Amino acid sequence: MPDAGYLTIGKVVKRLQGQYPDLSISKVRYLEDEGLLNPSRTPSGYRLYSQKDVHRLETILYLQKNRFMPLSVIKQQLDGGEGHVSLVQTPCPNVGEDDEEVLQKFHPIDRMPELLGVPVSFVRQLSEAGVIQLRESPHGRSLVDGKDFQLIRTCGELRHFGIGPKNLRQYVTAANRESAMFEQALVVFAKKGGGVEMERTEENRQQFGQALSEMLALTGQVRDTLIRRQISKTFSEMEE
DNA sequence: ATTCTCACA
DNA sequence: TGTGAGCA
Repeated sequence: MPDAGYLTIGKVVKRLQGQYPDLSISKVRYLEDEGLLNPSRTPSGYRLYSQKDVHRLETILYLQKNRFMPLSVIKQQLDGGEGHVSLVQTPCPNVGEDDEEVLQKFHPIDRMPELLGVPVSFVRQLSEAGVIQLRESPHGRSLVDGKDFQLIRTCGELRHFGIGPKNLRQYVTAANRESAMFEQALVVFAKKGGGVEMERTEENRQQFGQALSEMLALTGQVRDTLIRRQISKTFSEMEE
């Protein structure tokens, strides 16, 4: 019997067959032959998969299924940047079609695996990182806001690239700083448009929304450019 | 009961 | 990739 934290190949397959129905034991072994996986072994030769191994396998399956990546490419990406497999520019396939019903309600955290395809522990970590806020039910159960579903799914995608809740924390603090900046900018914007007093008309509201959208797009471009510049610099340094 | 390797389609 | 034989 394997030690705590390690799973045999059968357990691993059963655990992941929820998300990847066509996963088989032979396929997992095949992936190992191709050099994408290297679990430890018991003295008798049985494969033992650590949490890391399982997560790596999840990433491979995700890349293959949702991203249609050939195994050869996945291998290169995974080996190249131990941890961050970024530099993939395909946008997320929108797996998120929640109806109003789901969106307006709060849902028990235990149902996140079936609802969003992410582990409960992951949702808790997002909460600890400040990305989302959990609510307590009268019975002491943790509830998740339906409005956060899309955000959680997005964070779940990021997880496959080695970007987890810890890394996301910086986006929370960044969002706080930036929202303060935008609010200030909107005040200035309001004074320029409608005199000292700002009326809360519907028209005003739309202008605010539009101004905010523009600011988000523009600052986003700045951010994109700066990041790409830094990355290309890093890469050119590597080739020397 | 399960997994292992290896040969093979 | 997947299957089946024969083992441990």
